[in-house]
Amino acid sequence: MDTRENIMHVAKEMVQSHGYNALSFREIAKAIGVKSASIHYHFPTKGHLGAALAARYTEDAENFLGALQVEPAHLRETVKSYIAAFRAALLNDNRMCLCGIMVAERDDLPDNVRVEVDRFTDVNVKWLEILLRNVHPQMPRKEAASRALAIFSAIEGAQLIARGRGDVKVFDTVVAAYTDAGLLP
Amino acid sequence: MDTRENIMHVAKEMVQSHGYNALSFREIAKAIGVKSASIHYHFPTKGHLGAALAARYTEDAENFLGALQVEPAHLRETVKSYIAAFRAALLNDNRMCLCGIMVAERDDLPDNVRVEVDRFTDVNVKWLEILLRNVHPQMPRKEAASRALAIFSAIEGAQLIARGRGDVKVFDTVVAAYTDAGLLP
DNA sequence: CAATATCTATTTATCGATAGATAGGTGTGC
DNA sequence: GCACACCTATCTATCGATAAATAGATATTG
Repeated sequence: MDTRENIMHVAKEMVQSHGYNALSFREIAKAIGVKSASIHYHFPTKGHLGAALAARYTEDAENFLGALQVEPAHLRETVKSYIAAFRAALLNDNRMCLCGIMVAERDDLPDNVRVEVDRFTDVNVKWLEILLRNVHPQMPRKEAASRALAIFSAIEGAQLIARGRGDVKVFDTVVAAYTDAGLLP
Repeated sequence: MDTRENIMHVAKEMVQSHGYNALSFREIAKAIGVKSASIHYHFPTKGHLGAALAARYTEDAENFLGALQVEPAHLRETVKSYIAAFRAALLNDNRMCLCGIMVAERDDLPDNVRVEVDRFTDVNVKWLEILLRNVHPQMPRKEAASRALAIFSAIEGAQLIARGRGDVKVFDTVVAAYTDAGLLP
């Protein structure tokens, strides 16, 4: 039906599985039953497509995070929901965070794609910072920023390693260890 | 001089910068001043080269870790050295752990390459486990295993995110936060 | 209302670049 | 003279990208 949406849907999953470099117009076309030239009608270049994917991914994250409660009373559940979002990618055929996998290829990304990928990190870290400051009102701004960055890094790392093992249980184990150690609130 | 060594040297750095997929026989050849066909003389296929790279990388890690003191008395320095090894990759032109970046492409790796990449994680986690058990003799084996996996995941994640930012300071900040939170011993 | 024009979405066919891989020749040193 | 190391030349496959044609919907105009 909506070819443009179909393209974005399969392209997103392909990047999450194989990275931006391995994303092929011909493979996308085959998957949705059109010719590769049609992809160029909707996305002039591969860079346009990559940037659109990353932009939407970040927007979705913004919406998801915006809907979560950041009050201390809901902390437990909120953290659980946040972690579950990253866990879901692994459950979905051992995929990775779109921006996490693209960071690994950052030097080969078109500029506009890299900008959008960076924004995903920003959005996540900023949100975590707010969460931390709500839970620990006395925490200095700088410390909250460092801690937020550390939490995000740790979760991305857990996803990367768990994916390498092809086992969601690895992700769960690592997250549990993060919590035990006191890294996660 | 030693073409085989030259190939492995530049190939290693290319993978650390751009990933396995982007590794090109022609680029390697150009970099060391031979023709691409010569690479095939030393490494029949790209898979052979990739496996050799990952195998040596893991061997080097084994040797490096084997030379570190794991007694509690040297804990501080040992942890510092371990972290510094990952930090060094970032300092070296914003590169990543060879196996860390390859994990992101795991689904597209030849089987023998993937096996070697997995071994790097094993070696690191096993060593961290021994370190933890030495420092905390009372720690249950299972807990040490989880904690070791968490530390490794967190460090790989810190490297990934810091690389995305193109800033070693991000790595340092995150590692400091890990230590503050009590994740690192 | 009908004829014409334009726009949208897609196709076919092809381009140049680059990928890994291979067959067979060349030179060098033991 | 033969094994090693490298070369030239080439093959097939795939990549992103583009030009030109087309079918169908929509809008414009006489």
